[in-house]
Amino acid sequence: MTRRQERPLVKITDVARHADVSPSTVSYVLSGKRSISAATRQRVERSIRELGYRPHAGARALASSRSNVLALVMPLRSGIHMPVQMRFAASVVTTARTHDHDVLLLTQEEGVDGLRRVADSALVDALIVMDVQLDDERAPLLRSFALPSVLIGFPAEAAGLTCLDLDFTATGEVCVSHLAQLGHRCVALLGSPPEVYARGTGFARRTAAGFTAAARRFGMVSTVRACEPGGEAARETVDALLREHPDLTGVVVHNESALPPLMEAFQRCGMRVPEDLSVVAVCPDELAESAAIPLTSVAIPAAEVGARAVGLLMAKLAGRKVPEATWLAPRLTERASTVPRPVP
Amino acid sequence: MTRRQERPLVKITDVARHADVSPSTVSYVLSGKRSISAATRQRVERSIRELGYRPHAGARALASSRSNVLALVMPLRSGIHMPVQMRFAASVVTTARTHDHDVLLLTQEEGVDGLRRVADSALVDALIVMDVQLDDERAPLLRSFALPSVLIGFPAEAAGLTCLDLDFTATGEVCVSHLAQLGHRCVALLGSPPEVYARGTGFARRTAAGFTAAARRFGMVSTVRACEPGGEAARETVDALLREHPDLTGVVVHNESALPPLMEAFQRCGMRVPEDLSVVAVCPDELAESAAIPLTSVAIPAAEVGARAVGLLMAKLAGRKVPEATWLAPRLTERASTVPRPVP
DNA sequence: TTGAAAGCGCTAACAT
DNA sequence: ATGTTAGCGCTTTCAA
Repeated sequence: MTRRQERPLVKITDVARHADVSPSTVSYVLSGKRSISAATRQRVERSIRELGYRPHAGARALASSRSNVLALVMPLRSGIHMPVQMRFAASVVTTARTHDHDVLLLTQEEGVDGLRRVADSALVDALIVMDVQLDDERAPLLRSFALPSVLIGFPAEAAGLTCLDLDFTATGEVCVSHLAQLGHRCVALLGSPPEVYARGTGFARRTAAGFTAAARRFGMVSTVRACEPGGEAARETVDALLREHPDLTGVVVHNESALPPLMEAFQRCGMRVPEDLSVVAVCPDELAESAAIPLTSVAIPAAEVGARAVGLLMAKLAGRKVPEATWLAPRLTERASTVPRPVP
Repeated sequence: MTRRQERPLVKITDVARHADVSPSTVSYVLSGKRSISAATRQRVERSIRELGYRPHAGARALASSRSNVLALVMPLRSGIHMPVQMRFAASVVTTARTHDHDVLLLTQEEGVDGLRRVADSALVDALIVMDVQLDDERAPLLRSFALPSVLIGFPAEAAGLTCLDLDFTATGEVCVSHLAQLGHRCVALLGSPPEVYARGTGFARRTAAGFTAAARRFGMVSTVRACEPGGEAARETVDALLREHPDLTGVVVHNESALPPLMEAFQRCGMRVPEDLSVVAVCPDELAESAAIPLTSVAIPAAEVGARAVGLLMAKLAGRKVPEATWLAPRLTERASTVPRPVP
């Protein structure tokens, strides 16, 4: 058995004694909440370093009623593209660390009770809630909490909440607008799996709404359909789509998992991309870039969303006012998958 | 502005007064650390419910030196298949909740400092460390910690540590053995991206070692190569492979991200699966099942690994002895992608 | 079976 | 610019 380095726990009084100051001075050096002479600060910092002092998180939380921990509530359910979630989580953790906070991971499953639990026990100072539904039952709860929170996505009734998301309505519009400029007249949106629409996920519906509205404005023929993942489903979807719309020349795909099988299915049906069919994806840039045919796309800015969510929370914790709604503007990048409409 | 439900924080003394007992009795009802008469227990439980009491996490941590939080250190780097990580994380969180613990998410990037930080500050009671390298610098640190930890994966020197993983050596063997029984004589392993081997990731090397050893035992011709993700890379890999081994009839793919492009590349080279080429995958069952051709596979048991990791930690926290090494036995499921070797 | 009371290590109000 | 000290809310000895 290796010997355990059972460090006897250095406390603030040890540091104080070592630096020949009072405990409060050490505390203030650490928090910066009052001015300290340069000489004292240096002595204290030196003692902290030499003794390897680390404040006890629990004691600190008890005395200050701040845990310096954020809760991140993540979905781990089907129909959601995991890599996007992970990028988001990574960005939240990294940004939180930048503000001296840690991140507690909660699953969607714990639902309303989970939120109440971490809030009431003062385990966390603030909450980030992902995958918000239009009729999300957590929305009213969060509104009633004293704890600051940020929702990723917008419930139907968002007043009194701080919400943040890519502007999916504008995203749908931007995609259509791009295709319209290239001369396309008949377009389709291939979206999330049916269950995502069914459970009232705002982003899926908003993309569809933006897409349809813009297509109408441009006088285009347009159609929207949900899209299961998997090769089988992709082929069926594409078959049906081409049967009903033989003169289709442009599609928008808003479904990361279905993207590769859809691309394959198009080829099989004799629709070459981009010669016969222009494709715009809504997906992370990395995915669009590394596709067999690099895809024109609107990026899902997971890292930016994560960073901004934490930023909003920090502002709220500092007592600053923040805007209730933040819609991130879509950014379309042209790549190889979209070209002017082939002459008929 | 909505009125905040600024609940005035119910504390243990409030419950005690309400139930007409002492605070310690309430504490003991909650912890079960001493016997309480049925009558008292019921009164206390009722008061807890009526007042909506939730112990203050920080106060509890301070008084008991237990935070009831586990740290989960996750990789968020390239060459790792995100969905597997997420399943694992989900399983850790869910299992931890089962034992009344929460999970703090740390990124690999924080490295050794991150571990020291959460350990020294008593933020967490125990650690789960994923994506362990053969020469992982965190291994000696964890060995020296008083905090219990479990590593997912094995460093080169694992003595004195609690490690847990799928038995990848056996996995490589099982795959080869299955192909051997079907009469295949020339086989290849398509593995992780080169950088994964380069940084000394044990599981990639172990699969290769098991694969090669078993192939030798069966007197088969075998080859191993790293495999970048992406369609381009897949095609090149397959081209080169078939050029060098024209009589190849079986492959093992241990790389989730490369799986779809590889399957496509095989088709393009005129190798139909399974008629011309038998394929065994090492990947989550969901992925193997939902492929265009359902794949014979060895499952990556992410959920089981997560649950067992937490179980081991709970045992250690309870002062029980646990085995240092836990190798989960591989389980191969036959599906449509493997058949007897075509008669030459 | 239950209660009283001494801390756990830190912060922040109050002093100086 | 710094020190003193009273808690923060809970667990756990020690007593009864």
